Amino acid sequence: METIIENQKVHLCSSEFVLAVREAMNAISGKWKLPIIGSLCYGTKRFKELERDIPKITPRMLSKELKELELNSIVKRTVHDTTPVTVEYELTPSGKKIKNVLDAMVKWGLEHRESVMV
Amino acid sequence: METIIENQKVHLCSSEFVLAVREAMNAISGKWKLPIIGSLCYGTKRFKELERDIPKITPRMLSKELKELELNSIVKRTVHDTTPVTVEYELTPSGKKIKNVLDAMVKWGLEHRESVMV
DNA sequence: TATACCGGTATACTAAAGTATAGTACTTAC
DNA sequence: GTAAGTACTATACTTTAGTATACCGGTATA
Repeated sequence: METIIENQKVHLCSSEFVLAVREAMNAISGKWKLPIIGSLCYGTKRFKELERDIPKITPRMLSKELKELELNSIVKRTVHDTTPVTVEYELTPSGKKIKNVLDAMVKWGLEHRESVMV
Repeated sequence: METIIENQKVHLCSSEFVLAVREAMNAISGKWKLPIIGSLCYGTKRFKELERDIPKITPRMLSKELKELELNSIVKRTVHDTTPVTVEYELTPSGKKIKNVLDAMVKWGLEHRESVMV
């Protein structure tokens, strides 16, 4: 993505491009989103299940992060009208596809660590 | 990556896996690393060139982020013994490969935005 | 001589992210 | 009736990220 303006190389990081990357960044940024997504990768989970799954997370952070993920359409929250109510969290289709991004990150991360070791 | 322990599905997000993702996250986290990497994608740049390239960045942040990127082996800093000294920054091979990760993020980001629009 | 460029650093601040600890309103099991 | 589980929220705090502004020693140009 580059062009020549008055003999100068200028790369037009189109805002589309940057916004898309930022979107992906937002989806997984912070200390807890990755563990949450990881935990939901293998099926729906309830609040307490997630809390138990993810060491050291506080209910405050779990609640906050789940809300953000829901707002971002990464996670779907379903309230079941049982007594007592049960609440289930699961990845949306879009949330599941983020695994491709994580795979790319793992691949790079491993290669990078190897290249640094040498 | 999962296994069965006493009838319970447990996903062993191996620390290798998590560390690799974190490594990639670190490389591009924060407000300025992405613009810096983007600017260096098309060749070596000097400090002031980067400063001009990246709107609103302060020299303090540029200096700090470049140091982090260098420590992380994403960016290589070369001091040329000229008068006055010139300092050049460029992506390492590993730094260049991070484009694959960004591509995956762009792809997901665009798909995600589309799926949310609908 | 003064003005500006180069590659930064110093100091002081604000804002955002995360933690610690406690508590709420409800339900079920003993 | 009391203890424990569910799905959270409230308050107050610390830590980290980022900003604003000024400055440094050196060099080059007018």
